[in-house]
Amino acid sequence: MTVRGEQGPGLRADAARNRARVLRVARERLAAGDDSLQLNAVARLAGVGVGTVYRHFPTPQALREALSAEDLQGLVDEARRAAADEDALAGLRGLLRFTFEHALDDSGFAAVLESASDNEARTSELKAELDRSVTELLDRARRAGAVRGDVEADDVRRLLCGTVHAVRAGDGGPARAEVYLDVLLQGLRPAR
Amino acid sequence: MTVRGEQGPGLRADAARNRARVLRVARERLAAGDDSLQLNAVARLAGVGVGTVYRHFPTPQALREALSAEDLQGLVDEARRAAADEDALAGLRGLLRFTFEHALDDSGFAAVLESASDNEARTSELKAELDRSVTELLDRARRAGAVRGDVEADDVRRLLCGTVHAVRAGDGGPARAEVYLDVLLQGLRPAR
Amino acid sequence: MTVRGEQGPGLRADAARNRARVLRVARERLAAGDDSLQLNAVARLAGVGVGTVYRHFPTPQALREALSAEDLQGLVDEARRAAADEDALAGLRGLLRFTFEHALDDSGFAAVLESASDNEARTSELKAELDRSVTELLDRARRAGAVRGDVEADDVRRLLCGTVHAVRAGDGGPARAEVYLDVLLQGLRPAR
Amino acid sequence: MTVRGEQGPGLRADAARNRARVLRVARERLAAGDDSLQLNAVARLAGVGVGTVYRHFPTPQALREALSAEDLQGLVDEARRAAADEDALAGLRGLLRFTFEHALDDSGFAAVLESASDNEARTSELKAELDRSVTELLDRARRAGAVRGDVEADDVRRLLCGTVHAVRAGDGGPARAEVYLDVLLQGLRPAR
DNA sequence: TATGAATGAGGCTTCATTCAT
DNA sequence: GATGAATGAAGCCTCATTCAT
Repeated sequence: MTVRGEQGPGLRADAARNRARVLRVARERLAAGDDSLQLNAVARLAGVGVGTVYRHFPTPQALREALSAEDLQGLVDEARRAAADEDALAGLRGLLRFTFEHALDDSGFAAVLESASDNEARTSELKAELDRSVTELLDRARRAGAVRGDVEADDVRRLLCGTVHAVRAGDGGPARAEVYLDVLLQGLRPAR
Repeated sequence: MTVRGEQGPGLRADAARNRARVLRVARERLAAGDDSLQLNAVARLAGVGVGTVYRHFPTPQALREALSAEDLQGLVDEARRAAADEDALAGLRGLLRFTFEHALDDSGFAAVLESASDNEARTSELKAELDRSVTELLDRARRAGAVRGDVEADDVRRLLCGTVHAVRAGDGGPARAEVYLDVLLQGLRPAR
Repeated sequence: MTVRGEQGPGLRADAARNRARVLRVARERLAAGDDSLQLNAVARLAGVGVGTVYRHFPTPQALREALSAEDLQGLVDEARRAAADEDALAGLRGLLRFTFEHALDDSGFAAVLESASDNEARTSELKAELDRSVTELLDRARRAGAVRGDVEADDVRRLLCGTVHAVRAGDGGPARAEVYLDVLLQGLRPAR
Repeated sequence: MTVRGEQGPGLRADAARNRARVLRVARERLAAGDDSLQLNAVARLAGVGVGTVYRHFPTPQALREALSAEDLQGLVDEARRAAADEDALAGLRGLLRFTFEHALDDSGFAAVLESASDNEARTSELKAELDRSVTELLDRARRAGAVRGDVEADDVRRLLCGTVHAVRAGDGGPARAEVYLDVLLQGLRPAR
């Protein structure tokens, strides 16, 4: 007997429950600032056996990516909405702000977003999907003279993560976030 | 018998030699892409005992900072020269490019540069010294309307490291470095 | 619905098929040099659930013995034929060669053959049956002065397995097999 | 400060003591019938840290071989004495008996003796040395017509270990040892 | 000061076995 | 009967740090 969830293909009910528990605990660990995602620790906190975690996620990275796949899906949806905006520049800026805030909030998400090499095919698919929407926005904004000609969707993804990195490096929490994001947005405009 | 080096107080000749060896090996490790700086490994490669490394550098972080203190000193010198430039904007840009290239080349250097909390007092002093020169350049460039009003020297330091981070995230080596740096420089101009 | 096989009592058709699959895969594993017979691995390769393997064979040893029971049955048949040989010495030698070659080929078989403690009653029965034929051959050959007086059937079984062991210890495959077997056969003759 | 023992090159006094402790415990384990030589267990029993055991013996096999190197040395000495015997056949038989008893007593020793691939160079050297003495005895005995022409020193080594194996397979302890050894000795005589 | 052997906590991973479905 | 997800004990090994020499 199987259930169909958004997590993926058919899983036995108990397996799905365990998988969800593990994901939840992993998210908590990251939120608590522990980036190591030690599978043993996650298993203990999730109240499942180590083997169970290993079955679902052979490596911390796999777990990280599963987590991000969830976030990435939300981002892809948002990107589609943004791409439908009549005002391409407004759409782009809104999307960047949305992404920025998420990445600032969740360092694991940022890590996956900026990485050039994914372990899970699903991650790459989602990023490609995301990049398609961003490319469309960029092209339209570019035609309107609002964005420089030499940056592509993946550049924007990386520059945004770099900006998140810059905010994090500061000790005062996200106090400078607004300014740094604005520096990026200005930087994306055509050179004068 | 003691020698006087720029590293600090008088050291016995053999101690100074050991210290230098350790620093050299550590630099090689980092250049080789091994960021872990395991003190045991460094000791072995340097041909000294572990204890000796621990005496000089109680933690990997201390070693990292000692390394960066050397680089930082060079950067401080460059910053002083830049601050003497009549054209503040040109001086600033030159300095940023210089820093950018170093940080891109040496991830340990970038890490120290962006960190908000130093372990060694010397590091903090050097950063303060650096920031003074940058502040001066920023102020002059700002008066000329060439730089936005809401960024300070440490913002610039962090944004630069964020940009380095963005370049690193790409797989194609530093291919996009020029573009990303230009995005930052444009972003630092006053908002339109 | 049940079938009657030589394996034992009536089994449902699907159960019998699964049992046979498991045995076949186990044989392949051993032939491939993997002596561990991990029941999980066997189950996967056989395309059945772990539980199924466990139902049929509670331990790897049980599986091993089931495998050997099949071989042992063939050996018992051969021994009966040999015991019918008019020339007892010729019969004995032929049987030893036959056994030697099988054991050399299949280390699991050798292990069961030499063991003094069987887990399955069936194994002990077959060995006793085998030893009866060998004892008969030995006695007849002994009367003809062709075999030393102080070795019994189980000694011969063990010495043969020891010889197999000696061949295996060499790195050059079974190159020395003939010589080693001949050393054993000579050694079984009466002392001069 | 170092000491010179037969174990090898200079070792610090404490290191030598630990090494000896580990070897002693390992020997006890093997004598107790535990062939696994788990390094963690050995460390615990020896009252030293795991790391210490790993430093001296990176693998169970290395430990096994170190143990056997000691025994092997004794065997090499005995072989030299035997090779000096005027009666080559008597010397050979005495040496085989000596070896047989040791190997029967210590399964680790037998395992190293029969193996065709050593991990430690020292082991191979000792075996080569041993084989030289045996070869000499064999050649002399052969010239006197007392040994078959087609067996070399390493064949004898392996056949002897095979015989040990045969004795071990029996449940009644070494009751049949004498007979089995005699079968081997008879088997080594020229074929009639 | 320098050495490097020793330490052992800490993390990782497998796999034999059980049991809910 | 069959399935295979779950379990977690048990083994493995590394490496940061200490301290006797």
